[in-house]
Amino acid sequence: MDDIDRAIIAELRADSRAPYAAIGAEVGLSASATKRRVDRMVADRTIRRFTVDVDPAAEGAGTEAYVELFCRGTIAPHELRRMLLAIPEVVEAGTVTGEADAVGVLRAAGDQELEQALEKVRAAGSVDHTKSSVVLSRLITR
Amino acid sequence: MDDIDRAIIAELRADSRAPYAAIGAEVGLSASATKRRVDRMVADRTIRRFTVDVDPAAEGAGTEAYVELFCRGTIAPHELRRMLLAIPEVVEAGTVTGEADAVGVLRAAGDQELEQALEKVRAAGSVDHTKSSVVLSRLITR
DNA sequence: GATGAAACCTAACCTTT
DNA sequence: AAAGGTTAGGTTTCATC
Repeated sequence: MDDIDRAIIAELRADSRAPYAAIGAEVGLSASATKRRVDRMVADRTIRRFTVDVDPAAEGAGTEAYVELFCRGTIAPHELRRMLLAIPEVVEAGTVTGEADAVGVLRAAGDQELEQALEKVRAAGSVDHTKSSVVLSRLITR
Repeated sequence: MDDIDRAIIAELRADSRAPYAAIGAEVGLSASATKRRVDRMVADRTIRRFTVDVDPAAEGAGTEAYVELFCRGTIAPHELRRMLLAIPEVVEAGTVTGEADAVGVLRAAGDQELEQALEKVRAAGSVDHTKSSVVLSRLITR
């Protein structure tokens, strides 16, 4: 992973369908040399996948919340993972330091749908209580 | 935005470089009909961009934290935005309901770099104090 | 949904360090 | 060897019908 790799990733992040020749021109390589580096990074799993950034509002996920989870007793991370995976509105989650046991990001169509998703989280065994921060206005998305 | 659009988006999310013919085969459309729909969604800004999902650890952003921001007095959202935008480690942020004024997601190479980024957040005028939850293990990424 | 020209991808081969 | 350049042929895109 050198500076050229990083430059290629920056280009791909902005437009992952740009021709290799165009990316190569930006980073100072030929099209095939660029492709070879991209192929290597895909094989490496440095690049996990080629994807799209979709407007959340356009597909019914306009309401978002950061949720702290407090569990009863001790819970195995993989248990927690299994349980959160069953709730599609949970788009991100991790165990954390601090008071809470875990933090999750929930996305739903609206307030009601978000509330229902939160109920599903709380209904799950071993979750004692939650503390939510509903996003009012998005300031940064990078 | 109908079910076919949603199906196309699901395909693009998994592999945004798949040929239109392949996506069309999955959703029951010809290559050109598929392309027309994708072009419309790009024009719509339903699809914001074609991008890549990169392993954070591979490019020096392996340490992550959810940070609650508590401000002094009242602060205009756009002020907060301007200030957080200046800190590249802040990858996400929004004003929220609840005790905190805002929540942000920070990503840095390691603990030290995260701490430095946090200091930058706290040093910014009008930020009274912060409350961080450092991610120990990532459970879900969707 | 189909067609054809232009652009692009891809893999093999060659050159350089 | 390892990394980049070049070329040729097959595939994909894209505008038009």
